[in-house]
Amino acid sequence: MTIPVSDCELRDPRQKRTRRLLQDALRKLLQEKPFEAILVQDITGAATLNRATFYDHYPDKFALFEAMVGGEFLELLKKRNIRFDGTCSSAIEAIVLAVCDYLKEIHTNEKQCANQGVFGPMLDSALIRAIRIVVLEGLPKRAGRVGVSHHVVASTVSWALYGATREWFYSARQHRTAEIASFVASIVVPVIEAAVGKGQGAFSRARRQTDTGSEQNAKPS
Amino acid sequence: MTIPVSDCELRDPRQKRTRRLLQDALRKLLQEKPFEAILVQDITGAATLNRATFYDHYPDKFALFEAMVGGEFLELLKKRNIRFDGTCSSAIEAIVLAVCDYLKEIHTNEKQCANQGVFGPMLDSALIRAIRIVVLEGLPKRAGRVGVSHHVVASTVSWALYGATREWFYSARQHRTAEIASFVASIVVPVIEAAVGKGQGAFSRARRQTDTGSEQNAKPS
DNA sequence: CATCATCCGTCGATTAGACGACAGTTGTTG
DNA sequence: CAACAACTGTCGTCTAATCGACGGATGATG
Repeated sequence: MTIPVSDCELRDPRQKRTRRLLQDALRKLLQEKPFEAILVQDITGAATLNRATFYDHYPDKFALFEAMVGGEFLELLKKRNIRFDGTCSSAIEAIVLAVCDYLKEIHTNEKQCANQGVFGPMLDSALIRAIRIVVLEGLPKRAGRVGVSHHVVASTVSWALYGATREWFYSARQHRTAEIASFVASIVVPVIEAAVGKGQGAFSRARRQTDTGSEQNAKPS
Repeated sequence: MTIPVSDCELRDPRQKRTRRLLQDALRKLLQEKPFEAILVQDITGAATLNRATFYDHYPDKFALFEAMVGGEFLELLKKRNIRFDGTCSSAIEAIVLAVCDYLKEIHTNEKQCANQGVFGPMLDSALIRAIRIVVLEGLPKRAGRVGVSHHVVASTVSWALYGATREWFYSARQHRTAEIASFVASIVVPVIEAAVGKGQGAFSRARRQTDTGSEQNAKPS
């Protein structure tokens, strides 16, 4: 319990419930106050948890936010049966669309502005991490160019994908998500091909939904 | 923890949360299945709790149901600032109206029929107990006739009030609640006057909302 | 009838959450 | 500057929730 492991699948149902309560509480509070104005004790109060218990799961409220956003986004991908197993641009487009939809939803629910305060950067960081996880899961299936770590490739792809998507999304083109997706894919696919080789892999929409845990959890410490 | 006390105000937040989770789970399940078809493990599953934990709080699912209904009803009274401090018929009418509204809500949300199975009798029993609590809280403020226990008076009043209300409510007069309330009050008020003396007390709508705990909890064991 | 399955209610041992207190940090106020 | 208030992050102790297992009750099936 004193170990804030980053484990994705927690064994003890009390821990799952606690993290769910904390994330639900933060989600609710974000509809009322800006992130900066939310205290740890506000979160634990709304979650009907003790303040000390918070620190058994997350080092600070930033980690909780990241876990919440990452978890929500990966859940969205799971619902849409989006999974990585290659480099096909259709899967890239699906991820981009998911990012656009998630950003749209965030900015209608939360009364936060992405262009001021810590909210925007934190959101970016959390989403990039989540995208990186998805990309990393798909990469090891293909042999990459020697000397290029999968981690580096995954990071590059996730940053490029999100950076391009974000730029388009916030440039008053929120309504033309299909156009964004197609453009971003045309930029990102070459990045992947350059790193892992061309014409071998393919992104694809997953055929069947399997019981793959996709919860996003606390930082390792 | 091995003591399933009937305490209304639990000290440990874990216990409050646990009982809230159990009641929320039962409420949700009642919208899907009849009460008889709901297992204890269904409830604890939906509540993300261990089955053994259920028995630390309630002796069986009937007790949980009673606590849930009682708690909901007392909460409704609290929201409407209804409190007992005498025998005025306006407060009687307010309680009757609350009963009617609660019954109406129950039968729109839960897909249970009050005329078959154990649901109806359990609902009756739970509501009478809740009404009895409210009545009992108001009675001791007046000196009653010697030899007549407040508990007996409270029981008599609560059964009479609920019995009359229930009879009218289920006789296809659900839409004329004001009429029901006025009639029931005319029957019940004499009962009270006969027991505690006439013309002394008065029911009244409470002036201000105070922080009186009103949670309904497990049976004493 | 015996067998099997399901659910109930209970128990002891383990683990996570509650609690109160603590020092450290920040910002305000006189 | 000192004093104060508010919030953070941590620690040790106590307690409630989890887990697995148990026997007993019930009902369906051969």
